[in-house]
Amino acid sequence: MTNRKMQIIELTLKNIQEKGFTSFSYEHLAKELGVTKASIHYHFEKKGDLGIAVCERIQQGLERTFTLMKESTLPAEEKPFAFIMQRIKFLEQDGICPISALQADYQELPQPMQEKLQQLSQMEIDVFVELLKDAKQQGALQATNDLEALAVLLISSTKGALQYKRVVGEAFFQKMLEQLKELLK
Amino acid sequence: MTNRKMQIIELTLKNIQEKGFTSFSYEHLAKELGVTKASIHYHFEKKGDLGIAVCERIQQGLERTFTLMKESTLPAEEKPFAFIMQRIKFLEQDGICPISALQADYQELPQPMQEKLQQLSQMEIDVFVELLKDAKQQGALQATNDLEALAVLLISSTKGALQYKRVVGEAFFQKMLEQLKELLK
DNA sequence: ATTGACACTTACCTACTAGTAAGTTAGTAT
DNA sequence: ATACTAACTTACTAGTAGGTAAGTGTCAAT
Repeated sequence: MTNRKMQIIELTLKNIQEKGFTSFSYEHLAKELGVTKASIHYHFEKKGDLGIAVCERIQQGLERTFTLMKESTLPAEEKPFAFIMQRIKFLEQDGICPISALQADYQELPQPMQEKLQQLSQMEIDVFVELLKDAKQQGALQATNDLEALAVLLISSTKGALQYKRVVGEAFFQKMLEQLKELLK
Repeated sequence: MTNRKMQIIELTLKNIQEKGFTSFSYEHLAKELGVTKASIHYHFEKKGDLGIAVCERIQQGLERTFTLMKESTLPAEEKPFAFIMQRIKFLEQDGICPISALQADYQELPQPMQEKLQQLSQMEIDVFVELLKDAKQQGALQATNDLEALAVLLISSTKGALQYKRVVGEAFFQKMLEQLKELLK
């Protein structure tokens, strides 16, 4: 079964959202899967290898959601927020964005993971810029707007709000979203 | 020396910004201070006790900066952003906000720390609301604005941007700030 | 001079971490 | 039947984690 490899990646993704990269262990994963630690080392020799695989998994998710939005029949102006809502659907209950979780652990990551995470973070920005471009062409945004700056704000506030939400409750995230929409009108 | 106690708290605060709560160790702190692990356990028996002390230290910092802003001669409309800039001054190079760092580790924290962090997070919101109230009274903001929602957006975007900044570079944070100011005009 | 508190150190324990080496089992190809 | 491979397990290592018990040195008050 190469399903096992996917299973490990999915479980790790879940664990990263809940605990972060440094705080989950091979032992933990192994117990949840009903196998031994060594079996996970067979599939991913080093923890960093597993980390890279998870980064690639996240990247695919970003790409898939991007394509979904591109092909969606929604008005282009709604797509950036639809993108956010779609991404949030895949988060664990009380999980934060896995990219944020990895960023928080950044200094502890093996170097190849740091580089991969840089790439991944930049890609997320690019995806938003692309969606905002469409919205602008549709005339939905003020022409004055620097799209990259807008993307950066959308991303920052979403990621920040997900972390507060976990601690102070669901309402925080909703408030942030409404305020953001209000300001963009 | 009760300086030692403060020294430990300050060093821990630095370590939390850089690595998070779960990823720093008593051994680490001890080496940096040139004492033994047991000496730190003498001042803070459990790691959770040290964590609580650091939360209180952060809380004091918030209060001091709040008072500083309240007493400042700046126009009230500039105070919320001045508050942010003042807080950022105290961050380590490539450190994230310690509150964000603790939020990222939330599920791994001992329960008393979770409660303290809830308090701390809420207090940060309240501080912003208070500063925004002044700005509004000065007529600086649109009267339509829900101040708590605005506070929530300011906080989210600042915290999120600090985490991206560490990975993709300083410019990210600046872009976010400019865009935020632009939208608030 | 003695007591007692403070701020430690030495020496230890248990639990857990990532990682490895060698052996096992089941299925496939020849 | 044999050989080979994939996917494991058992058993281990070395290092680190948080935490503790018992002892040491210094100083101030009595």
